[in-house]
Amino acid sequence: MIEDLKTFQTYLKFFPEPEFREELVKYGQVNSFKKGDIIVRDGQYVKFLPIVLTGAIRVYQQKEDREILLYYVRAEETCTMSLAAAYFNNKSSSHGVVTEPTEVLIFPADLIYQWQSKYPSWNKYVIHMFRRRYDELINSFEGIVFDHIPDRVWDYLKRAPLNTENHIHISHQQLAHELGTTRVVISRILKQFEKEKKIKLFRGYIELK
Amino acid sequence: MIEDLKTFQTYLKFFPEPEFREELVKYGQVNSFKKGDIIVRDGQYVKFLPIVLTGAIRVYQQKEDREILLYYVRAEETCTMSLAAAYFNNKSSSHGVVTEPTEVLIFPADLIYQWQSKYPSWNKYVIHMFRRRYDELINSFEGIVFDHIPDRVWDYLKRAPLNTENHIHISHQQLAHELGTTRVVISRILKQFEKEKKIKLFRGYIELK
DNA sequence: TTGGCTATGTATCTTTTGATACCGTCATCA
DNA sequence: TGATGACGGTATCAAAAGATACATAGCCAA
Repeated sequence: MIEDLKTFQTYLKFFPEPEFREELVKYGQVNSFKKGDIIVRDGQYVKFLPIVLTGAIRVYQQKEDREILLYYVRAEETCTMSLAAAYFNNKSSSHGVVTEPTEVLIFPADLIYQWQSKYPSWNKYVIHMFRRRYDELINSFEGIVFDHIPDRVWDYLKRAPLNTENHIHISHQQLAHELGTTRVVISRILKQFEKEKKIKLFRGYIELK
Repeated sequence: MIEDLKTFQTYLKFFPEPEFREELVKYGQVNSFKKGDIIVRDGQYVKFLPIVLTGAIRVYQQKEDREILLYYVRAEETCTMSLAAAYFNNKSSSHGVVTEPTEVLIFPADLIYQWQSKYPSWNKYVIHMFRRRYDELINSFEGIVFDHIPDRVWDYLKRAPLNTENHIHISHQQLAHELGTTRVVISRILKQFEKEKKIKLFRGYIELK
């Protein structure tokens, strides 16, 4: 839990202007969320913007029964979809759900209009975030177009957060979901990896070797 | 050919500030390009930014022999990849090639730092462009994940610019390229559409019914 | 301990797409 | 006019992925 101002400010090292930091402290508020909490809903107007301090928010779009993972908002990042929606006073077209215990700095979206003309670091931050999200999407895009699913699964496993025992806690179903395919396909591929001694399968988690 | 200032300014209606328009005229320059001209190259630093007045620039990334189409920069739009690259003084990671006779307003990239604090409409424009590009990419993404190629071809045909005779001037090879597949697949699908009386095939163009 | 739910294993079949090869047609230009 | 190259049609084969069905195993609560 982030209590004191000093700790909090270390998370905002990319905003060097002292007055800006003061504003963030003055108008911002640190909220804690637990896994499963919903931060943004499709169809809602966005009045507050988040900067994640610790943890992660999963942002995705939903159409009929299909889901598209856009990105995870992680420490020091903001949600570009929320930003754009708030900026133009549009409803959100995405969902944002907390996937692990998460602390978020929340501030009123209206402030960004002033910040744009006052704080260059804010503009830099925004463009950097947009660029990063775009690159992430290009990467997924590339994966889907050019790589076979086994490669994408392997890639996912390599990037996934490990615990101390080299365990990735995820079910086949969830993994299928993340990669936009079906459980059977994932199970088949993982079994193959196990045969090749790359991983070891357990109920509820995967051990990487 | 855009000659007079008045005509030129009608293209910039989303920049209402008179001083901003003056700056654009003062520091900007209208250049004409023909099909095939290269505007940006992968690996080059970006010193000037474009706003397209008429025509289109195809922006794509190239990795080994594979190509990813990012977007077309059309009238009133700018190239977000160039913008981000220029902003952070990075080399471009994309190519930009003119696909039809095109007129572009070019201005020195350094100006954008000042514009951010001086002209709200500029910031609005930038965020709008980033958002649009992102949405476009999500759309392609969706298509690739969820739709079969015939659907994507049909979608492409419906959106494609028609001439007065309902003709789309594109070869099967080009179409395959746009959709990230091969010529044979496209020919096969188009032939099927023709059987279903949806289109009529000719050498070099397709008639929509 | 038993029933029920979730997670996983696996076989079978089908569809979609890609790869390759070969042929004919059309336009252009030397 | 004849060579050349882009364009398009089609057949055949193979690979990748999805759909479906069913079996088994672990987990947990009544």
